[in-house]
Amino acid sequence: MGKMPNSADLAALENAGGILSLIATGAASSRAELLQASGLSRVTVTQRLNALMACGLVRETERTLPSGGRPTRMLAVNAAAGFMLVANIGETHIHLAAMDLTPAVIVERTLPFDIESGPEATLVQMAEAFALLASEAGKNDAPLLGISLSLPTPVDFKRGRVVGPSVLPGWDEFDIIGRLHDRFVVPVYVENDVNLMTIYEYRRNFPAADDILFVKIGTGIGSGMIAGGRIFRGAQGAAGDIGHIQFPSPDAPLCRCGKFGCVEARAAGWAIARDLSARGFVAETARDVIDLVEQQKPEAIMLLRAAGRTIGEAVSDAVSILNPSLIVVGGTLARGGDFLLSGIRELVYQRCLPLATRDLSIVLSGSREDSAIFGAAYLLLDDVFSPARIEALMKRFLKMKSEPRYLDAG
Amino acid sequence: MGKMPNSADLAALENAGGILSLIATGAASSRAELLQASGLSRVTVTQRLNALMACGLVRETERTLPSGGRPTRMLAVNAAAGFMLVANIGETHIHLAAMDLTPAVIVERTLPFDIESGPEATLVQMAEAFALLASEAGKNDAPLLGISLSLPTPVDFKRGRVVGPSVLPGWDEFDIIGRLHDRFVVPVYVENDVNLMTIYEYRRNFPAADDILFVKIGTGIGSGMIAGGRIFRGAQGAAGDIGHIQFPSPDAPLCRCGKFGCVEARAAGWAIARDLSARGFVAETARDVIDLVEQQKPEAIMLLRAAGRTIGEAVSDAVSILNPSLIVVGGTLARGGDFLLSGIRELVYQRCLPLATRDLSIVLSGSREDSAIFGAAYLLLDDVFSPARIEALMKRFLKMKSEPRYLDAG
DNA sequence: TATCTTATGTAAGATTTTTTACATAATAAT
DNA sequence: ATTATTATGTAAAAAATCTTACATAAGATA
Repeated sequence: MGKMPNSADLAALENAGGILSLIATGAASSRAELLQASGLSRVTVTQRLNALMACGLVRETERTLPSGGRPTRMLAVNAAAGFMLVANIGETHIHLAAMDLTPAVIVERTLPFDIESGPEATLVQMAEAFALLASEAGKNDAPLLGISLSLPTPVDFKRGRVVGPSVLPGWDEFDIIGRLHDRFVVPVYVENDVNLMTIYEYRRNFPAADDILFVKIGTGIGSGMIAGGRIFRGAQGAAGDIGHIQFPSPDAPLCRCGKFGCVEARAAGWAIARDLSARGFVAETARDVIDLVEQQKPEAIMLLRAAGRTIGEAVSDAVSILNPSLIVVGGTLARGGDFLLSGIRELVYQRCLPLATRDLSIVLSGSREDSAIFGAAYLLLDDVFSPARIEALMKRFLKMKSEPRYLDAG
Repeated sequence: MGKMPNSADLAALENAGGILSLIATGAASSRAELLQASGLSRVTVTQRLNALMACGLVRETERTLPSGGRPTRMLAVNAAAGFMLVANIGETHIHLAAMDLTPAVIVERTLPFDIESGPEATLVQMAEAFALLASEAGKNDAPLLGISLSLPTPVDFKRGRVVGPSVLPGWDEFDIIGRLHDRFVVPVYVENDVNLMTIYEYRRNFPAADDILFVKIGTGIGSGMIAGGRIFRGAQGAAGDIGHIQFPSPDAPLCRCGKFGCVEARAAGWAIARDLSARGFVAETARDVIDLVEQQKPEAIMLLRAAGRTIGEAVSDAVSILNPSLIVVGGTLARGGDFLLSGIRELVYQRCLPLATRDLSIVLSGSREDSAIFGAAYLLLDDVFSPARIEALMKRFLKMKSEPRYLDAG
């Protein structure tokens, strides 16, 4: 009676199939690190690793670490073991890509997008493009692991649906996952673009920062949050909506949302373009604004600096509420560099308590590429490589080894 | 080669010692629910449960659930199996209590507190009081499981220290845990009072709401957040600081923090008391304000309503950023009921996007008691009952059974 | 080259957990 | 009382994982 269960030092949740997750996230890249991070015994890790290497998902790098004795052999996900289809639906274009497991782009394509065309037609068009990309990327028998989409609207991630009215008329509550799953029999994920850009910054650029606020300043303004290493979505997936924080004032401009005085109506790309137009410039989009800034037009620079301060007001509210350790500023207007950043810094350091700002960095996003598609890839990989799914995936890979036929459900 | 590991449907993280956690949190209260929630086999659950019942931590309730067949016997934590020492350090008093595992108060005591007396003297005084409470609560051999403190300042929970200057001079970076651990050889936890009140609301009143914003409106203003079922602390434990969100205006009042126009300086208890004093009333604290409101003084009611709208501005920012599903308003001024709440509701529903408000409830906290000490108890129990600690705890209980001597380290 | 050091693999037995199969318990309905 | 139904316990074998112990690998250093 009363035999006590032996609860090994379970390092969080990565016990069963988490080996692959650990490697994929970079949390562990050698056998020793895997032992430490997983809490499993060397025998078990070896066995799992053998299975993962046998099915081609993991490989040993050429790289080794000197250690005073036999050098440590480094491990990595075999980028060529499979591929993913991802797409970022923007307001004028759809950027589609097939990506390997790095994740890195294998082939890509951009389609023009008419925002009025609705989900039915758009998804049919995308499926065609995806099929072409897949036949290209799947040439050497690499299987398709899943599809991941980025949308410029609030998304209820769990259900994979656009929620609420948005810039995409007709998409509200449309069953995107179902439609794509009919064509490609793989997992399908749908997420908001800002959240995906946030995930990208965390995973690729700042993996050590566990509390990140990412602010996207482009045609619109939005933000995403990494809290304790996980994306923060809120109850409806609407968290991070700093663009519609309002500052009342006598001259409060009308916002796209129908209210007056929103940050977006004062400082987003479309608002600055509006103000530049009123001053006789030709500007419609965030890109037009940045072009004028890069041409050193004083009015454009002035308006961008003012926008920085306005955004700084909203960001300082977010800092007071969220207490992040890092703020990353991205989006088209971020190309304005310090013209934009100085105002944000000024307001945050002025308004927030010293405790919240003393270890806070505010930096520009380094990437100019379409980071949302990378975020979409990370999101997909995180789930496909999760302990709950890994077994099914490995079985599929082993079957492929024995019967090397590429099967397209399309 | 290539034997596949069997990764049982691991339902989150509750695999090893989590049985007790599941019962304690109310996530499972019968054997069948334990099976489902833990993902373990019936044999294993039975075995664990036997061990937990053998050492007295869990008991079968008299209550049963009719089921068409043999009724389900309900399980519960044995409230009398141990006790905790908790305290809420306020600005004028310290409320100490010994609590059972319900958690419910066994004995309590209130000490006057001079905010200037510093941590050394205060902790000595508290330790004395704790020792008395412990001798009372430990009479029938119940062991002391831990100590948990609530402080009215930002706390770095991981290190258990007050961070940054605050209303408690001299406490910054003081080693509270070390000092108490010297006297009582048990785990010691320290957390901010608002976070603990938030935990209380979640655990006791709204266990089904996974994204809660709790707003405390008393002498000061602060907030706490439950996100996905976990308390949200931010990088330094300073998250939820809505009291110092600033709204500039020509007449912006000076705040305790040294800045102008903070929400707190406009709408906290001390600010309303200031305004009432200027109108000839005698008021210093939040309680004085509420007394005047309950006496139906029009000026007090007017100022409280105005405060509601001001707080509503900050809360609407928080709603845009956090997207909670529930807002609970507590603190002394919450006794003002709809006088306070209507302004908050007005601003939130006016300013936030429909998506964020369509499923949002804004309610008053029901409890008048000192909810921070209950939150402190829940916080302690969560950790002491966690898989990582359960084994040690059970061993201790079994040893007590064989050698029933109450050992006080004091 | 010999030795030291750390990395890594593997066999064998112990422990934990699951699965399977069967038995018993307690209530409602007949 | 009998039967149906759901709850619960237990034994035995299978599977997974851990511990222990030993062996081998590969570079650094003397």
